This record gives sequence, structure tokens and C-alpha cells, in this order.
Amino acid sequence: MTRQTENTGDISKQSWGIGELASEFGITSRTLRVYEEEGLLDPERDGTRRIYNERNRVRLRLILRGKRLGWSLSEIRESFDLYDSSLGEQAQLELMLSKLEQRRETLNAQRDDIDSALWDLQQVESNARQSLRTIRAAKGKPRVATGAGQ
Amino acid sequence: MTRQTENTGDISKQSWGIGELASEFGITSRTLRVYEEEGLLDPERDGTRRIYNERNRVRLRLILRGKRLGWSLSEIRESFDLYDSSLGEQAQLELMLSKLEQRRETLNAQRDDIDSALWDLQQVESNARQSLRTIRAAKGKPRVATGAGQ
DNA sequence: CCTTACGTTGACGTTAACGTCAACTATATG
DNA sequence: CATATAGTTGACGTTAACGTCAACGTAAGG
Repeated sequence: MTRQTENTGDISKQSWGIGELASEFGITSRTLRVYEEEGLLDPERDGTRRIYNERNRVRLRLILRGKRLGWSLSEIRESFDLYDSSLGEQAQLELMLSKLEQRRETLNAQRDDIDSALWDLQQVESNARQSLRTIRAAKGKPRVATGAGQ
Repeated sequence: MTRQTENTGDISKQSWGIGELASEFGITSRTLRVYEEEGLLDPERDGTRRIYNERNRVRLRLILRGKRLGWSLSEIRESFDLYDSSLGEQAQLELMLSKLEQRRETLNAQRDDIDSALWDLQQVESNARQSLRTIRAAKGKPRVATGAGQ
């Protein structure tokens, strides 16, 4: 153990170094720095070193989820801005709600895309399975050349 | 009408020029050529000009769906290769099935990501709605400063 | 024939999202 | 103290997925 939670004696870990976080999430330190430059993370500093807290871990998780959904870093940041915005004026809230609505539509559309992709995949798959059954049947009963029962 | 289905007199259109297809799908001709270079499309030629048939239109649709899901062009091509592969030997079929299985897991994981993103969004949204209701109530009944009933 | 519209093939430019590398710093340990 | 082990900031390289531009071909219409 090289360095840890400064002896606060807490239940669970509260802060992480850049290397720890990187290896935990299977990315590199460089990537974490890029995310910081893009305004997606804002670690504290211990002198010059970056210290990541729980909030930043959560954010990182969200970033990676966004990436898995094909979002760009700036899209991810926009969603952070949306989530972080301070629930201010009426006009602001209404704008926010319309943006949220838009996001939701995008996500729903994406889910439809996924469903149709899964459907296509299912077709190909059952096709392949059928083909495989035929082959196996032919191997099991070599006397029947083609056209199995039913 | 500049040019069309060569007088086959069919029910629906059978072939398209690069410009038609591009504008129909909201992309540029350049993009279509790139997809061709990547082996995703294989239009026929009328002399030097590209002629796209129905099959290529379907493929284009699949390409764009893949893009919306965040796939790279090479991932998309892999899926085409998978779908096009000719249902050959047993070993080949089994390999194919395992690849299909993998794709399905990715898609399912992606759908889970979408669902959790939608969930998060729902939280923020209802939060904002609540805030908005409070503001509107305050505007409607200006005499009550804070802490509405219950 | 001339123009216009559309298409063709290169070749080069651009942006996002990192990777790689160099030069330096800070901390801990034997 | 010497060394090993992270970490730091630039700066430059790289790849994917196009955009942009130049130079040229071709078919139709007036």
C-alpha cells in the first residue's frame, strides 16, 4: 500500500490516484487527463497530483457508459451540464425539460435500432442453427442423404 | 426527370444514382464512395457511373443504423461479412454462431446502458418538473412565500 | 457547339480521441 | 543518498471518417 485515504478511517475508500482509477476502469492515465481537459472531470490536487473523489468516479462511470452508446465527449459534457444545471428560473427549467425530452427521444430511437438489430441477428442465427442441425443429422444418419423427416 | 429505370416499367424504383441516394438519406456522395472503398457497398456501373440497386439501399440503411449505434465502419463490415457468409461447414457455422452470440451480448449490454441512461434522465426530469411546479404555484398564489401545503 | 448539371478519381485537409515520448518532479524505501 | 515508482506538463504522432478541391468526363438541352 503506497498511499491512501490520509487516515480518515472511513468505511469505504474516498479518494484515488490517477493510476488506480485508470487500471480499475481499464483505461490509461492519459485518457483521464483528456477527460479533464474536456471538462468532464475535475479532480482535486495534492500539490500537483490529481486526487479523484467518489463524485468523479461516478462521473467516470457515466462517461464510459456514454462512450459505449457512441456519444462524443462533447455530447457527454452537454449531458453533464444538463444534469448539473442549478434548477433556476422558469424559462431555464423549460428549456432544460425540452432538452431532456430530446435526449429521451434519441435514446428511444437508439433502443429501437438495437431491437431491430437484435431481430435481424435472430434471423441469421436461427438460419445458421437450422443449417447446423441438418449437417449434424446427416453425420448421425449417413444413410439419409437429404430431406430429413418433416 | 433526368434518368431512371431504363423503361422496365416496374412497380417501384429499382436503381438510383449516387446523388439521389445521398440526398434521400441525408448524406453526401463522398460518404457513399467512402463506404464503397470500405467494402460496405458494391454498386454496379453504367460506364463509370455508380448505379445502386435495392440490395445496396438496404445495406445503406443498415450502415446508418450501425452508425447510430456507434459502430465503426469496420465493425459494420464485420457484421455484413457475418450475415453474408455462405452457411458452409460445421466448424464455420459454429464459429459464426459464437460470433453472433457475442454480438447479441454487446447489443443487450448496450440496451442496458440505454435503460439506465433513461432512468437517470427520468430522475433529473421529474426533479425539474417538481421545481417548475413550485415556481408556477408561487406565481399563481404570490401570497404564499415558501413551503406549500404538505 | 456551348453551357449546365452531375459524376469520376485522386490528393490533401480536418477533427476527435486518444497514444507515445521526453524532460522533469515528488515520494518512499533500502 | 541512490534508486525505483508514480505522476506532471507539453509536444507531436496516429487513426477513422469524412470534407474540400482540382482536373477531367459525359449526357442533355437550347
